[in-house]
Amino acid sequence: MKVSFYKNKVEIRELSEEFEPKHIFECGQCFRWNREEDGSYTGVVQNKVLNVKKSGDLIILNNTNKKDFESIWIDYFDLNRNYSKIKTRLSDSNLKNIVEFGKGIRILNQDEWETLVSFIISANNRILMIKRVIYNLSKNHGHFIGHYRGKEYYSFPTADKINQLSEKDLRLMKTGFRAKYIKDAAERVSKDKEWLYNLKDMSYDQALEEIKKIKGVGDKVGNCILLFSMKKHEAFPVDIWMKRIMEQVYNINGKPEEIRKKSETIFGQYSGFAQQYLFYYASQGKLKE
DNA sequence: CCACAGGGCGGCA
DNA sequence: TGCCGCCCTGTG
Repeated sequence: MKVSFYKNKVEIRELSEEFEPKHIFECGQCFRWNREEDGSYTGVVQNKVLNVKKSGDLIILNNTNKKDFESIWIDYFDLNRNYSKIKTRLSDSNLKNIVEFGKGIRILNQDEWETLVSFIISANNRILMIKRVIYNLSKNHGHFIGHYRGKEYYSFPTADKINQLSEKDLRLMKTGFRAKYIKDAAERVSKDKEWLYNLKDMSYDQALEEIKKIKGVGDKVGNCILLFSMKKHEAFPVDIWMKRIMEQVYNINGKPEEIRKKSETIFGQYSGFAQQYLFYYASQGKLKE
């Protein structure tokens, strides 16, 4: 990986095969990135607005600088991890095509609080709706960051801010029955932020048990939070798409917990990465029947 | 108008 | 412990 810095832009070379914006932003791990007309993606991370474009072998981060690249983007885009090695390890006869299909996927390291709320919202919900609810929350209760390409961008509201809202306020954001779960999370986290931010130091099992104490967080949502914001790569979220693809590829069917257990024996420490390639493949309409 | 998609909770065996 | 009805919103 070679990086060049400009006034308001960072360019990355020699990472082409392991970085594909469409794969990264549309594999179900994040909800705040949107495709622009030129095929680039614009999103909000913390209080920054970033645009990501791939042009041939060049990856261009627009609207940013060297300081933010080093302090935010290296970790956020997991740039120090060797995805080539992971893909080689996962490319057995069953997974070869599936890994190839999503070869530019990287697992983002997102904020714990935003990820917690985002995946509570994801319960029994579709991606388009989840994105809409998160946008509503940010626009109405986050703070204004700035304009980019003529659009307004807002940060995700803090736990303290959401804790001041009523269940009715939250329902106005179209959270539906999840409003009381979000309130529960905000109350817990605003009272004790250390609790949430220290979960990453626990084992996978311990952290999952802890995060499930929040109402609205069960096995699937909990595994998503651990994988997408706490670097727990043993995590293997099983939703309806994962059930379908695991049955098709490995002839495994059963309860989510049973499927997760089997994933551990097949993929080991790479379960979370395998889950992303499988989910992306299934969700992009590549399932049979 | 109705059917359906999509995780977790809570009540009831 | 396991099962099942229900929660909410948008789309077809």
